[in-house]
Amino acid sequence: MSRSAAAYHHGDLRAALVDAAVTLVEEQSPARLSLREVARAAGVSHAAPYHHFADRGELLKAAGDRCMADFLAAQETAVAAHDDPDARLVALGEAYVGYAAAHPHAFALVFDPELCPPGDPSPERAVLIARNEELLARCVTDLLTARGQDPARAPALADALWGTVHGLAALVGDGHLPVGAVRPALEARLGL
Amino acid sequence: MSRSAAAYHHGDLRAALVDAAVTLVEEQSPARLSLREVARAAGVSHAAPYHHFADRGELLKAAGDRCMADFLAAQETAVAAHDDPDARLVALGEAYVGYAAAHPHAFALVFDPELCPPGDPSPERAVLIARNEELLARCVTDLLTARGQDPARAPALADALWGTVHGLAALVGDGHLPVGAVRPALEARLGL
DNA sequence: GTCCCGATCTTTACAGTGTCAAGAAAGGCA
DNA sequence: TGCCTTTCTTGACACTGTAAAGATCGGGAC
Repeated sequence: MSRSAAAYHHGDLRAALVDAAVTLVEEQSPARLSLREVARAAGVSHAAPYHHFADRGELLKAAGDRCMADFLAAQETAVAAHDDPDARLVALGEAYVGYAAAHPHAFALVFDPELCPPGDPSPERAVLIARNEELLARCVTDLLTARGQDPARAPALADALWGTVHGLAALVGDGHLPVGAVRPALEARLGL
Repeated sequence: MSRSAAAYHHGDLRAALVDAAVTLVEEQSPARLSLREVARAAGVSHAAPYHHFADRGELLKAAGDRCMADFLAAQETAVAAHDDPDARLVALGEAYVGYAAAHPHAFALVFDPELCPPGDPSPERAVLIARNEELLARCVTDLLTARGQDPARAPALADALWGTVHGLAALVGDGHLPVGAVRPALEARLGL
């Protein structure tokens, strides 16, 4: 093996399959996504994926990892663009909801409990989850200290904020709320 | 037809199929639920459901209607058990999250955007949705007037609260948050 | 009562899916 | 050159959703 363990006939089929899955998930619910369709999109036979993934679920997990990385990156860049603790938290929330609104199926894929059981996530996913939790915790703690409030409240407040933002994201992603309802709702809750 | 339009050979197969679907959804994700499995559970052939539902989706929709009715009933009885506006709102939130925690698959079924497109829900579903929105709006307005605040803020506040409660429900239902995190989060947000 | 009609259910069939086992092809190493 | 391992393809099986054709049964017409 010269460069990569997965660079033989096709080039890098594993990455190509994840690419195809992420692309297809852009227009289709993960539940409807078929392994054979992904294989067709990648230009290989319907059984080729089984040499890189144990089953359909493993392929979807890998696609979910990629989406989660994008999702986290969107939040991190949004937070990094501001200095004020209030503005950072709002930016985080808007990035969170913005991703769900722009990529509803990818958002659903990221949080699908059957693909990523919250008990034992894949190692790669666990790193992303930890980084996301740290990001939120840091923003909340910074806000509390900037306001001179007890930082011990941070965990409960972080859960509450996560709930609010996640709920708005899910409702907007599923079409139950229009995107325009997000900003007023966030402002009504964040006390700005 | 003597009594009901659907009381011929089997008794009332339509209702029996919905029953079976709701029962199966208690232990299985709606995505995994197969039409043939529901038919087997009801003791009929795999094609029998097609005389009562256009396709698998219509059966799941009917099951979702039933779950949504239960979900709404849980909220209504919780609210009716209290007089204080603050307590009523908290009770509503706890009933909302409680249903998701106790019946995560049914909760997912109720909010599945492919089964109930928020644009045009079924007539039966539309009634339930309207009742649920009215219930929340009434609770929020009552709270604002009891506190002497501007009732014009009600819509934005209702969306924000819906977001918080829905997000906590989704996170708990999917296992991303433990149930114990709900009460502190709700109290941290409702300002009690 | 008998006959027929229509609603209900079953049987059969087909395409599509996930998954596995066996065989072909192609790169790396002797 | 020739072999061996990895990669991919082909073929098969059980399962799914769905449609069409046939069987079965209740209720109204005579």
